[in-house]
Amino acid sequence: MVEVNQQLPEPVPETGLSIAEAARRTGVSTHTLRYYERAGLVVTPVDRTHGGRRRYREFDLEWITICTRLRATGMPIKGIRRYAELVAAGRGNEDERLDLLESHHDQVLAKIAELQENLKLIARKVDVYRGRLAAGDADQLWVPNRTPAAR
Amino acid sequence: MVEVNQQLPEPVPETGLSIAEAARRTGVSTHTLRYYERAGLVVTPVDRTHGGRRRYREFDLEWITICTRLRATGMPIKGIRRYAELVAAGRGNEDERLDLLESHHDQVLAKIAELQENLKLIARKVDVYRGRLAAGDADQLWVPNRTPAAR
DNA sequence: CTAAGTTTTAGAGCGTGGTCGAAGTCAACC
DNA sequence: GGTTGACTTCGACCACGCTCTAAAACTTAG
Repeated sequence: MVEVNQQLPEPVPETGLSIAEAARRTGVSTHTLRYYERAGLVVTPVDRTHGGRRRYREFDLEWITICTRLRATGMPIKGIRRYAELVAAGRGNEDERLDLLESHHDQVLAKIAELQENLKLIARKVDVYRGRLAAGDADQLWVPNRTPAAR
Repeated sequence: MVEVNQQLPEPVPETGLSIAEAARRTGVSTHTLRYYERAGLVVTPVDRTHGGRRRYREFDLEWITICTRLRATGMPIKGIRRYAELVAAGRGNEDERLDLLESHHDQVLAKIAELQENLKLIARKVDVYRGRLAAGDADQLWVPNRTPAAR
């Protein structure tokens, strides 16, 4: 469960943003921002000040946001790196990019379906407990003889 | 993504099942079955042969299945252990069990909602790629000037 | 100019959830 | 009784995705 930054975007100044500010806006820690860079998730190297400090542009924030959405839907770091590499490679691999995104999309749909399926059993058990507790019948729930529905 | 064992249940013989057979039926490796036991996920110790080997009953398989459903929906090992402890403690904590299950249930619903939300951006990008590829327009997708929608 | 606060790097460390290996025991069949 | 093969325990190991540390360099306010 992730804090999704849902406000109107504050404009990014010409000079770019410090890593701390970029972290605040994207909801990712500074540590993680640097880690993502090291891990090859970033398409274009982030600009630096003459002193070597990162300056994040609108552009970079948007890409990081894409990364966080892919992460939040369970794409592994490797998959995102692959996507970043394709984008970095430039024109000519758009079909591969589509494949990658489409297949991830389908996997997420499948994952959601699986969650919903498994949730059914849990919901059933919640109902059982709720029903019996309401009926003051709760001690029926733990039956030494192992009636499974109640466990 | 998990193989959900969706067949009619083969009956468990009086003598119980070997760990290998229990693994096959629950879709969990023997290593993991032992690990779950060590980790305190099992309410009642699994029966043993006189030689010390585990014999799994219907009962045990059902509990393991509950564990796998909880795992598949993202409940951490600690949470499942807590639930197992409550069940093992017997009568009198049914309200706590309900709390635990209910709160997990709600978390899963929230997780699904989050997945669906984040999936939207991915679906949009898939559509963009698909549209442009169909239009033979794909080289518009990587624009050096950084039009974000296309990346 | 100085002091305080940020950011830099490389690398180590951590939490989670298994997964595996070694050495020994048990069961089954010939 | 001997040989396979499955099973036992226990601790080590692994992949993943961060997360943190240390020491040095940069930036800014006063």
